[in-house]
Amino acid sequence: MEEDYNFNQLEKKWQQYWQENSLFASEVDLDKPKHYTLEMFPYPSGNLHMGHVRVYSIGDVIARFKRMQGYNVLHPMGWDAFGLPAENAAIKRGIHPNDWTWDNIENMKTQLESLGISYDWQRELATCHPDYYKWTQWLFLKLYEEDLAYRDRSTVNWCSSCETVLANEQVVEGVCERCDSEVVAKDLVQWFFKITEYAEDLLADHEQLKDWPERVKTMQQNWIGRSEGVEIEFPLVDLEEELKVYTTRPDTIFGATYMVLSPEHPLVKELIKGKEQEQEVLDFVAQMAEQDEEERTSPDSEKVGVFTGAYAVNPLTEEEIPILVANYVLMDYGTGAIMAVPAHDQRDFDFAKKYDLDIQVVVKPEDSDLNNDNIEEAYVEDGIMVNSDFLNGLNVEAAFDKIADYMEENQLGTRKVNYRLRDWLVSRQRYWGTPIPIIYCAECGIVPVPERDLPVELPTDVEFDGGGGSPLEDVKDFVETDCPECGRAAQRETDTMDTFVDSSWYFLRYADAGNEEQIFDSQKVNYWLNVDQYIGGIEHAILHLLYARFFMKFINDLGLVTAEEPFERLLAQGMVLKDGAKMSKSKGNVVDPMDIIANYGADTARLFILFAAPPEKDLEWSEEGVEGASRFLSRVWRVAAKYVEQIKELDLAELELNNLNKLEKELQREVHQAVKKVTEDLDERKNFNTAISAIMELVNAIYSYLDGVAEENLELLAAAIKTTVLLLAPFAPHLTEEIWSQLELAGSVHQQDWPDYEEEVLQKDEVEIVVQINGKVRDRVEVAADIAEEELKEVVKEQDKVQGYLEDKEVVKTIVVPQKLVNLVIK
RNA sequence: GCCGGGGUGGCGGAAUUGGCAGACGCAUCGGACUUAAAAUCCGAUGGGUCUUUAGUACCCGUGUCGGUUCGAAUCCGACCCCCGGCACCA
Repeated sequence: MEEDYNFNQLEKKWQQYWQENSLFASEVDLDKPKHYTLEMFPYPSGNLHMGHVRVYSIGDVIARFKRMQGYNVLHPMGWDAFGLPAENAAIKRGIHPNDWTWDNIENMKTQLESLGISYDWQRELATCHPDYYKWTQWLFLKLYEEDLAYRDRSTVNWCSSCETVLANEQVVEGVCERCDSEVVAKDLVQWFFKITEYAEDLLADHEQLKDWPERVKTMQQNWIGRSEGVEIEFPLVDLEEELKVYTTRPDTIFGATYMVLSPEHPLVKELIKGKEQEQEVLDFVAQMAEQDEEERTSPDSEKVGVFTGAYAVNPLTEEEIPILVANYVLMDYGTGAIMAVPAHDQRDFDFAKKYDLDIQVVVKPEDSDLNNDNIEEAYVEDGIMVNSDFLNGLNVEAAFDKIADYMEENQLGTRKVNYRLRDWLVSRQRYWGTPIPIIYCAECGIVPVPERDLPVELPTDVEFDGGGGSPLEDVKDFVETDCPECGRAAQRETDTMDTFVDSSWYFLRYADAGNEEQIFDSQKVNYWLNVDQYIGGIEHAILHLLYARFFMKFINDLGLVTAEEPFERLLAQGMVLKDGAKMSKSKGNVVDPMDIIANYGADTARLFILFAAPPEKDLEWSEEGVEGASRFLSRVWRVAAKYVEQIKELDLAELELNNLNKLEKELQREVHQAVKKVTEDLDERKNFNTAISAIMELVNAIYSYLDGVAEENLELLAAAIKTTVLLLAPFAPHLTEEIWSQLELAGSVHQQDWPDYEEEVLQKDEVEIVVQINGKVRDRVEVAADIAEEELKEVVKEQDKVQGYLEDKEVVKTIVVPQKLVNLVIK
């Protein structure tokens, strides 16, 4: 065995070996427990970055570990290959998006292979391939059949730079999440998926997701934004109509002193007709319409409004109250109108003060007096109902139930659950995406493309001039078609789908990637799904993960899969930072993974990135840390190299480890200790950093044993080295494979059984007991591990040091924690 | 404002059930090997005190203040700070 580990040559050798022997291919096997490990597939930008290295290293450790534990492991990889960068490359550099994408895939695949990740490449897929997007289109048709895909005119977010519509989720602080350009409002007809239909399930089923990070679930909960309230109808004074409002505080209705409509509310025009306020209100509405989206909806904007001249009747007090139009009420939440209770809502309070509207207190704190004259800000806490007729004396919660019941009985209103979540806008005016399989016929209207005609293929002969609108609009052969129903000339939809649609179901396709007859075979999918461990960036906490859950629920409703949730466990890994900031070209702090692999090898890169921080935390890149990881692997290599000749003579399967002396027993205990620790860290805690430190401790123990003995026990050493190699195999797959083969052990190290440990061996003969006096550590004693409690107390009290403390004192209490500690409480 | 996560040496981090705070790694320092250096191996390394003993000694120490407990990084209360999500959502 060479003295130095030649990673460049050996890593390539083993990568080739694994591939040639299809070591990581997977098939359905009902006799074995399955494990599906999945990392979020990458967008093929062309180059692997450190974030990729981190996520795929994590996944690979889990996949390799599970395989060694005897699971039938599915660990696939593919490409989230539709998207804007491909199109931008076409516009800028004249490369066709198709060529650009497939070149990038090829390049990135080579890079991924050089990391030594144990993928089953047979199942590779790319969302831009017709064999894949055929089924994305098929799902669109199913959604359409179930009325979950629909077309609607609406005010949408339009990115002026990307020249396409964005989903709400893709607008971050008023700018496009991709290109940071300003997002403007535009009125367009667009395709939507009715994700709101599943709002309740998406929220409720978080309950099932016990192994999801709390923060991800919270983000989704915030996003879905469920609230419980009552929809109440207020009769209008001048019109034979009711004004419907939504409130979460029906208990405060006796304090409702005015109403507010959103400027966009359809009733505004009717209400002001012929009134002296008409022109003033129209001017106000026009002014609001000109405001940009952010200013219009920001809580920081000043609340402004005008009186309409109209009145509504508070159905409980039967008083006439004024109706205003104001900017602080939004059309797209609830009913676009509110009952204002200034005494108990800060926004209403501010507005009422400004425009001198009535304030009526209806809830007062239990221990102080609050009334219309001394109120200085809205009182929103729980309290006692006052000035509220039959609600008086109740607390807020009881009042809510009583008034809600009363309203439902008297048909004044109904309980209603509202969500902040909007339907998912999926159409994009771009070329490089899945075409929406819809045809517009002058006679038949909207006609879905028949399933037999799928896929609707993207034409390749397209002009990319960077101008507005979809490039597909100019492709005659694509647009012009016949109506599938009446046969007359008709036009194809030229919008493509949001790429989040493509990635909402890919984890299902992996289970049966090559299927040409159907989207997948349900038996195969039901064997593999759900994904046992999903790993990816926290930036997908809302968008991708919510959409994928929505699709899973929909596909479950179609009866194609039994699981209701796609991802059993989720690991949201942190970012890779350099100098405290995310690596980016503009900051000039990018470390290229390929350089690290070239200089230190893939095993070192993987080990460092897993060791430097727990997976869910951000990780600071450190060249010294990489050196440390490399040093550790060399340390493992050296000790193996030194003893390989002697060890391989031994029959490693039949090691006899009897009559060990004290030092030997200590090393044996360390071996078992490491097995226990690494197993638990990988299985339950997913703490790779502490698992690696446990292996380091084992290696340190081997060195320190060798340093301390005159003559090594070769059998024990063989067992220790062999176990080290097995434990390290998921982290450093190449180096361990090479040592394994040098030891002339059969098969691949990655096909071995994961080592076991024995509790019996973990048990020390002698243990160190910490002696505390009044909770402070004062001494330590070595005693037999199985010492009786009474005897231990005696031994402790006999210690010289303890005696010193006991002088003139009385022991009032003695606490014994077996094998750990004795605490004497003295007075 | 609401919700969630977090705050531990010079640095990354560990402490899993309330029981030795600082595992492991980095950095630094010392020693061995070497003509020398690198590499490697061995060792030290939270802060402080010492006017008998430099230790097997003592004091302090996990954002701050208080509490519970024989014992608190860990539990409870109040507060400060950092990160993330949501936000005129009625």
